[in-house]
Amino acid sequence: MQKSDEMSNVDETPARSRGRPRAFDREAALAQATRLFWIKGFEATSIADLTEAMGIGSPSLYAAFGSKEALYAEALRHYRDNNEALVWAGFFSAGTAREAVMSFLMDSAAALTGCVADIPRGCMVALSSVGSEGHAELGGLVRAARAVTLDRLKARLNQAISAGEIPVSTDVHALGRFVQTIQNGMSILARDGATRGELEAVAELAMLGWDTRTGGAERRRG
Amino acid sequence: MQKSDEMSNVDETPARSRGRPRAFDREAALAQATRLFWIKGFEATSIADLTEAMGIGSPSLYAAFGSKEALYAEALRHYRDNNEALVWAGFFSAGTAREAVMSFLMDSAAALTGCVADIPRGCMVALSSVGSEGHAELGGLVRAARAVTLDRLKARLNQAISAGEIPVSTDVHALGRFVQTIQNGMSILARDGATRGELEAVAELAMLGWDTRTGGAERRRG
DNA sequence: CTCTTTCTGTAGTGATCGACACATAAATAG
DNA sequence: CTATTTATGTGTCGATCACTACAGAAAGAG
Repeated sequence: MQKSDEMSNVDETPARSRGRPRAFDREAALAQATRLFWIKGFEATSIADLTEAMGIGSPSLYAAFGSKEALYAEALRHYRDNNEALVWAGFFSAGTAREAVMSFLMDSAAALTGCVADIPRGCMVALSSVGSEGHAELGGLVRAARAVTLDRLKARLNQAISAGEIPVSTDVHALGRFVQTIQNGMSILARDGATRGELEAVAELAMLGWDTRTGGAERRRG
Repeated sequence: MQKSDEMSNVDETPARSRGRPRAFDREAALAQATRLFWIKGFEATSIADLTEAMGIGSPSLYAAFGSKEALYAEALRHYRDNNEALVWAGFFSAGTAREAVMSFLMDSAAALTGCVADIPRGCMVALSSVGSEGHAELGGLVRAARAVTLDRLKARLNQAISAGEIPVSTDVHALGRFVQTIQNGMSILARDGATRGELEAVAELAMLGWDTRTGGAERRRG
């Protein structure tokens, strides 16, 4: 059964196509494109900007990526694959929801200010204004990417409720929105030049009321 | 001395120019341009979009505003003049810094979701990505506009320290950055469709730790 | 070798970009 | 009235936009 298939090569590495081989590293070029979209945004980045940064001609770009929109979609994927861990690794390895959220915000403070790698300031997804109008498909992609953050935060908080770490009366959705708001706001401050220390101080302030916030709503009024 | 000046008319209302009068309301046209820049951003808004929304021809636009960049600068001013009060009125009339910040965040939750007037979602200044590259002058304008928020927050907090409302050990800069982060983050959530209620819940959560945060830094470590 | 396939560089597609020339229209100044 | 001044509408400028036709180059298949 594993022998009868003779066209084989269903590997993700296409073994080598047939004609003239590509003269550039597709992933490296995609990395440059991602960096450019990250810094300038979709609308403000032209094909000429991209081909120059990627070191290829426009026909090669279109042959390899299809269109500007498709390239942006791939850049989003590349961004996630290469930068997600900077912000989520500590979150997923933390023992408590409190430590997870603290890690998430502190690591965001470091990553968004370009302190852990040679990357632009701010989050490419948070600062993307593609969803404005005209590019509905990309707008949906970016909005979906932003929604993932809330989903993960809420999932971790629900897990903490099941584990008895925080009371069942905790408003998981509101608390998730709160943390999401903090991180999104950090991106704008980072783009404006806020330092890692300033954002870490914001993260600490956000965590200061943690026990108050996870203590339920009965003390909010009065 | 007040009679010798015979060319007079130094009033800000130019009494009426001389040639053919303008056929459109400059402020109304500016309001439409502001709305368009607000929704789509600077780069994604074309002169054709603007002339259509403003109901004028491009020569009239250039005669009245000079250039696309100058129009955007005027749109920023129009935005501030017409929308600042929605978010800052309660802040400046509040008796305590706590109430001021609470009003600021709650009013932001309402304004940023378009609940107090027929206005686009999110803050035009916070969501503007003009400062990215290529338009240095406008980038400086937008960044300066964003800095005003922090200045006002810090001024009010310092005032609260002088009044004895909050302890002198309060880290005014960090607390100001924190509130600024919350409001900036709210704009992104609002643009993604978050409701007024969700943002108000975020504002309440942000205020919950107020007394902890204004209690000084001596309990942060340990 | 030749044939086919795929990529690369040159050059250029129509469309749209921001901005403006020009003639005309509508007002005031004299 | 004429002269001057300013705004408007038509039409269009060169530049740039995203995108591609085309021919040559570089690989495998036969």
